[in-house]
Amino acid sequence: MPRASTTSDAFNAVAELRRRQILVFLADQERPVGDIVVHLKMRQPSASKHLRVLHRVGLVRARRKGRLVFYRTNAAPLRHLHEWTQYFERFWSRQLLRIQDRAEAQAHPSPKTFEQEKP
Amino acid sequence: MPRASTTSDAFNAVAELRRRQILVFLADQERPVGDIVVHLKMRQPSASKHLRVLHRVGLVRARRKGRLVFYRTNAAPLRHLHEWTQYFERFWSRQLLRIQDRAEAQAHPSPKTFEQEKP
DNA sequence: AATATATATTCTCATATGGGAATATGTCAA
DNA sequence: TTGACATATTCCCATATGAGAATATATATT
Repeated sequence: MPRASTTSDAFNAVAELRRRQILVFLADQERPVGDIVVHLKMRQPSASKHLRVLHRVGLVRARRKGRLVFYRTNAAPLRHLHEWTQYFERFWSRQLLRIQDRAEAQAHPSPKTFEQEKP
Repeated sequence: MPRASTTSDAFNAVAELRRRQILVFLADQERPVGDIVVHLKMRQPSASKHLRVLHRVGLVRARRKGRLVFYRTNAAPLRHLHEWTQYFERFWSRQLLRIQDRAEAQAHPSPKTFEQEKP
């Protein structure tokens, strides 16, 4: 079995750097494909293909206006991704604490845990 | 050019459902490969392969204890993913607000704008 | 209609899977 | 050493890219 399709879900769609860049670029306001091509320096067919993938997963909306097709990011599907990673937050927080503690301990080989000024 | 390697970064590694399940399973405590195989009902070689991918990206740590190899999740790399999606939070929040507003408006039709019921 | 501009699609190709089966490697126990 | 158990690796294969080039489609303008 090959890898899951990029259009199977947001996780797969977002695995590609180019698509992540596009989503950021289209987050604030809708833009025609040409703007993406110029701003992200990619070939036009490449942009269209990535947009199609994003569109299939519902990560972008399209609106035709004359010759131009304006795309805009639809962040909703990213919520699942955010919530999934959110679950692990406490773990990396713990790790940060451990690192902090170690730094503290090294800074002041504390007897009781006296606070000392930060450099 | 083919798709980026699954070991190129956390985004790609996490695109696979199986690997996400493994990360969740190994989040709280380290477990030997056998446990993963039983709990997630996957073949042993498959588990080992996924673990290798996760290991290369730094999403899991391994510790050999006799015949067993205990793996545990290292959430740190997921932080980037979390922060990236975090950026879009305000957008889906807005959308939620819009949806809320619409529900509100429908619940108590505003005096100013004459809402008409939907068929 | 003819032309120009903006996008989308198609084709080819090198590459990376992920699963299944078989096999190799590592380690403990007798 | 031999045998058993736990993991890792290798081979084979069907499938899905993503980039580049060429081409098709859509729409506005003249």
